[in-house]
Amino acid sequence: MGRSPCCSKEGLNRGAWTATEDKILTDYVKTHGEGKWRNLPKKAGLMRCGKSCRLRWLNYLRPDIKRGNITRDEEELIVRLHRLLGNRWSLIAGRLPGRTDNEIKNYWNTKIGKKMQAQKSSALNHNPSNQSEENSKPATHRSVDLAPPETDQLGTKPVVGPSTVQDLADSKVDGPESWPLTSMMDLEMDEQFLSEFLYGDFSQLCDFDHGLQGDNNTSTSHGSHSSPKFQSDTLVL
DNA sequence: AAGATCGACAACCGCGACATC
DNA sequence: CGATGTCGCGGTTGTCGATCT
Repeated sequence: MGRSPCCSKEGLNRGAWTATEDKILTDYVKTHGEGKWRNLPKKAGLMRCGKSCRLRWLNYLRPDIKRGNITRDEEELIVRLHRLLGNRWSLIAGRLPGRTDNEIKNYWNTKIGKKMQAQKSSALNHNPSNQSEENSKPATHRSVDLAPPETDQLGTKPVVGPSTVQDLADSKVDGPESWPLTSMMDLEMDEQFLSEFLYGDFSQLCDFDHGLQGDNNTSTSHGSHSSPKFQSDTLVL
C-alpha cells in the first residue's frame, strides 16, 4: 500500500535527548497540550521525529511520571497483571499510576522475566536426583506453576479464562479456547473482575519471588506479601 | 589498572488499529 | 468503501555505568 514513513529521517536528531530538547518539548506540550505529534516537532522547532517526541514525553517528561525503583507492591501487581493480561504493557501500566509501559516492560524483561525463566528451567530439571536441591527451596517454589500466561500465536494476546479468582485458584475451568477473551479484554476490562483478581489472595501465585527481597530495597517486610498496599486513591478500580 | 561482561533503561522500529478524506 | 494519515503498542536495539576477572 505504500505506507509513508512516519517522518523523513534526514536531518533529524536521533539518540539521547538533550536538556534543551526536553525543555522545548515540555514547554510546547504544556502550552499546546498533547497530540498532533506529527506536526509537533516542526511547530516546536525540534529536529526530532514526531514519534520520538511522543515517546520522550510519555516515558520521561510527563509531570506525573513516578521515578525511582519499582516497589515490591508494584512488582506483585505487575506479576498479577501480566498473568492476566500477558504482554499488554500499556494496560498494565494503566493500573500503575506514574509508571509507563516502557518502564514496566523493561523491568519485566530485566528482572521478573529472567527470574521466571530461571525458575522454569529449574522446574524442568526437576528429577529425583536433584530432589535435595528442590527441597531446600520454600515449598511454594515447588508447587506453583509460574509459566507465563497462555498467549495467542503471536504471544501477545492475554488469556483471561476463569471469571473469578476462585475459578483461577481451583483451575476448574475449561481451556483457553473456551474463555471469552475478546468480549471481555479487547473491549474493556471488566472492572469488577480485575479488582477481584488484583485484590484476591494470590500470594501463592506470586511466591516465586521469595528470593527477590534481597534486591528490593524499598520493602523488606513480609507483611506486604498478602495484598497490594495501593489504596483507592492511587489505584481506582 | 584495564578489558570484558552484565544489567538497566532510553530510544528506535515496524506493524496494526483507528480516523479521516 | 478504499486510500491515506496518525497514533499507540510491543519487540528489539543501543548505550552507558557498574561489576567482575
